[in-house]
Amino acid sequence: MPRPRSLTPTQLATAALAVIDRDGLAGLSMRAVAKELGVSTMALYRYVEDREQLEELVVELVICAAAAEPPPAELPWRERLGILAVRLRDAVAAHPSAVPLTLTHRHTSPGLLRWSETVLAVLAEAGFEDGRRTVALRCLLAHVIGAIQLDHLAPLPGRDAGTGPPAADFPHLSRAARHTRNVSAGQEFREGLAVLLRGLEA
Amino acid sequence: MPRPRSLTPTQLATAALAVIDRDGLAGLSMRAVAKELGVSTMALYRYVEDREQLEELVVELVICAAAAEPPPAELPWRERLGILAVRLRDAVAAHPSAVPLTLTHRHTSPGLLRWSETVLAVLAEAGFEDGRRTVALRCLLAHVIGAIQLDHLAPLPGRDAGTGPPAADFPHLSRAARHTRNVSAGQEFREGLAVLLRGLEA
DNA sequence: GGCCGTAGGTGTACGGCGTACACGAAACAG
DNA sequence: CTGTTTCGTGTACGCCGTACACCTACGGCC
Repeated sequence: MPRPRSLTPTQLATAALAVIDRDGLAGLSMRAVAKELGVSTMALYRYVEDREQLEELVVELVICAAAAEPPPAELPWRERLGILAVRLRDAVAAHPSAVPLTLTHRHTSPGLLRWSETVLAVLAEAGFEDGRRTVALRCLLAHVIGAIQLDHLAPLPGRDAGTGPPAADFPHLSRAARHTRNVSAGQEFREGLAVLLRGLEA
Repeated sequence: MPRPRSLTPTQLATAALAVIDRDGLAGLSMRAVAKELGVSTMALYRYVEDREQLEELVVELVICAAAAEPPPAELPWRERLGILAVRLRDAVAAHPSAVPLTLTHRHTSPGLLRWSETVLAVLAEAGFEDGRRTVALRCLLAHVIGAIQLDHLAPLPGRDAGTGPPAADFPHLSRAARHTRNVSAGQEFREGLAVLLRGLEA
């Protein structure tokens, strides 16, 4: 076949991610990615159907870092699940501006399928039956996704200093905000994860 | 002051939500909302700074339904938290097409602040100390937000029939998908919630 | 009751977006 | 060397959000 392609899907994804990391999600456009790669805008359409598919490539690039391999088999299941959850969170959190994309296109990512499969395998090995296994996976995914949202689409009301809620109307909340300021997002994530994992034993 | 306004912010939000419910999120545009209200496009800018602020109005309209009032005080704290979580989930789930907006603008919603404050009050009454109270709120919020995502931005891989993952590569996952098909999203949410609430006791 | 100032509503216009389409150019098969 | 097929490009269209200048309807004051 004549005229071999000059780009790979991975290059597209990398370029798009670079644009996002540099200019924010709002800066992502077909034109911007094309410029980043030094090709014409329409060239991209030889590789992807539309912008949405480009976004999916980006998400896969972000997530596949988390699905690398199963965690050490000698650890107890709770620790293994913890490792998997933290890995996924860290992979996504490494590109904060891309978080909304990650959430929107999560379900098309083969990497996340592999991650889920690994989680289910650990649960199966730990003796969870069908039903509770599914619930457990859902809980873990929900926790990771939800926590990412809380951290990157807006802190717990008042995390980043100044502009908390009016303390008078929301006493508990501003108290919580004050406490939260002294703890890193990762630390809070792990604490929450511990709560969840404790709930899973039974 | 001359020339009283002919619209209220609530009318804007309602019109925008109507557009979203009818035409999907992609159908939301300043022009569409203006047409829905029978005014010119630019008239909207007398009420909101920009499109983003309009979206915030929509989100507040969706969420305020969940923050109506504290749950019955005579129930044990776990049930009260469960009620609050379910309420929030149901309010958001009532407008599936608006879910991405809800997630993006969640943090600007006074309604969600009130909801959080109520949760914290319940936790305080239940004897949770500062630190664990914050963690618990985070867990609940993360669970609700994450679950909404899982349900509305894409089912657990393979929820809606046909196009599950290739069964050969992901045996556990396709098994889970088969199981999930027989359970409603709301049911699964409540089961996951129970896991989480169990984890909170300690 | 009439005028005036002000704020509300409108119309036009611009730059940027995603992308359909038709074209020129490059590289392998013979 | 030539033909074929695909890749990459340029142009153009219809949307979008929204800046700006304009007209207009109304409440306050005389």
